[in-house]
Amino acid sequence: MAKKAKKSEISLSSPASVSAEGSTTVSNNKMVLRVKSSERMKGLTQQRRIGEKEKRSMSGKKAKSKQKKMLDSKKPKKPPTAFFYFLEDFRKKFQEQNPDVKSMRDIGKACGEKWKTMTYEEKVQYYDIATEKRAEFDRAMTEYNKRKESGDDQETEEDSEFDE
DNA sequence: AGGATGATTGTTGCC
DNA sequence: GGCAACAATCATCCT
Repeated sequence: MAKKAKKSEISLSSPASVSAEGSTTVSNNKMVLRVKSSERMKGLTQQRRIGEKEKRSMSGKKAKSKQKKMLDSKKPKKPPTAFFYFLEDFRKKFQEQNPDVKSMRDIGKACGEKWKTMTYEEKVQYYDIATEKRAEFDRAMTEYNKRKESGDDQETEEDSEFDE
């Protein structure tokens, strides 16, 4: 059934192009990875702007405890950014080299610092993942959106607590 | 004991 | 154009 074979324009500049040895070409290339959003953005809106008053505290704390138990929910959450993927990798390495280090706060700082030092070529790899992930997220959102409109199943189950 | 927070950057949608 | 808020993670802090 008419699968949307549309690949969108996710084709972000390939690392090969960037490589170009260029030392200064980096600025020229800049980040050409721009995922073109479509109508799906509308759906995203509802997810966003939950408690503007509470700021992220509300979503942050709530999500923390809840998501901790239930990773999988019905609603697609924001996909991690390239930095987060880098963090994932960096964290393992960092803990290996610095077993004494504690929470992510310290790692995040180190990570951010290093991230800035990374070149586009290095970052592009993670960007690629993030971009692809976004595409998947995009698809998930569409499906979720569709189901919602179609099924109208809104079970108002904000939290289905599965007994563990 | 358990909830909450803190820190990192990126992405994204609205005004 | 810019901002506000959220994305994961985990040790630590506060109640």
